[in-house]
Amino acid sequence: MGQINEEHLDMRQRKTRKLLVGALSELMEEKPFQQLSVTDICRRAMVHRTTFYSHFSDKQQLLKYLLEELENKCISTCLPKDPERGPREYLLTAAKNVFSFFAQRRALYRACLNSGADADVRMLEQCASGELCHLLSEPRFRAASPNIDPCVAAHFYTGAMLSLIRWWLLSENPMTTDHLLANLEQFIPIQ
Amino acid sequence: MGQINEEHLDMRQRKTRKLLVGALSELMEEKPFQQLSVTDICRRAMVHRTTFYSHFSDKQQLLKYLLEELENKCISTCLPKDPERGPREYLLTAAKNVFSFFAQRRALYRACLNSGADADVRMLEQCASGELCHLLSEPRFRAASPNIDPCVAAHFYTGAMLSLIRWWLLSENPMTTDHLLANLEQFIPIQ
DNA sequence: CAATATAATATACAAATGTAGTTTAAAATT
DNA sequence: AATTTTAAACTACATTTGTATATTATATTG
Repeated sequence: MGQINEEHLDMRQRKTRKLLVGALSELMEEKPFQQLSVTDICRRAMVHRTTFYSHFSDKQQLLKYLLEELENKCISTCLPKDPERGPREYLLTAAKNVFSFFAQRRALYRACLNSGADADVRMLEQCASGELCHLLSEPRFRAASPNIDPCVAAHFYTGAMLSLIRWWLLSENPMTTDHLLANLEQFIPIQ
Repeated sequence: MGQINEEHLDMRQRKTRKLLVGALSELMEEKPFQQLSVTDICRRAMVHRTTFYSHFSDKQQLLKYLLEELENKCISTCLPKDPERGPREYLLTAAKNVFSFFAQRRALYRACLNSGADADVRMLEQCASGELCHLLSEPRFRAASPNIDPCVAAHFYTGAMLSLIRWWLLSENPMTTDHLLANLEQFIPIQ
């Protein structure tokens, strides 16, 4: 899905993208995404506007790229590697890690959600759904809940999780993650 | 939330908005939202471009307005009115109704989801969460599941539902709603 | 190191955007 | 029906967008 392979990129290209991503991150803390022009971003990044367009077709694509970088990091750091866990423990551990991932980047994600053009924390949803679906398709999980379609379960739980995350990010006085997770446990019937 | 009150609007304004919404709906079946210009929309709607800007700040806002109209209809027609049901039956009935609502508008919603600027089936998520939270806060529901925070439950279930809907809308060969609902039943532990 | 490939910059331009200020037409009010 | 109010249309303009083309600078390769 949101796989970014930068290996093949020229040093100059990586530098340009880093500058553009950095400029966008900075500017989004200053004013809403919608009010930022490509011209603004390029001025801040000290990159020529035509160079911008040789990398991204518009500012939405740059934001998408920025979020994809975060998603890759989220997926690779938050999903438990331990193959011995059951689906329940797996889900709860993943949930805990993902919440703390978002908590660490609260300001940026809030800005993304508030920007009218909120280009996709949903990318993460698709990406995580894919991972989870793959996992839940394994025999040991199928055996535990034979009547549940792994794809349905995957989209159900990732959607639920990210809905809670969005709500939690936008809350002015968010509940503690412990409290949230304690509630969450009661919504997962599978073992 | 996504409340649109058109009562106070002049006849001329309602006409203009109707024309613009109609033009956008038509054009979105022809090419992706991203490739549509305000100029295109106004040409199709036979409305002057400056008039467009006196109603909406940009095309995203028009799309948002279009979706909000649908949300209002969805909320008012899909949520069960019968106050005697328990939360489980309530959730399942609502789910069934919402699925068929989206199924009837499959093409339009697919277009919205595919348009890079996917301005918010998520609005509906917030709106429905609010409704559901309000409902689950009622004493009869609290008594049934005293340890569950109604807000958490509301965001959990609406997020899960809408994630499934998005997945289902984007699938080329979607499973039947009956099959989906049969799976869904297994994810709702509360009675 | 020299040669080659390619990314960044520079310049220019047509189209679209967003916003003034003004005029005209059609609602609502008396 | 006449008056007032206000929305739509019109005109004009500065800015931004997206693209095409040519030139310069910098990685990469041999």
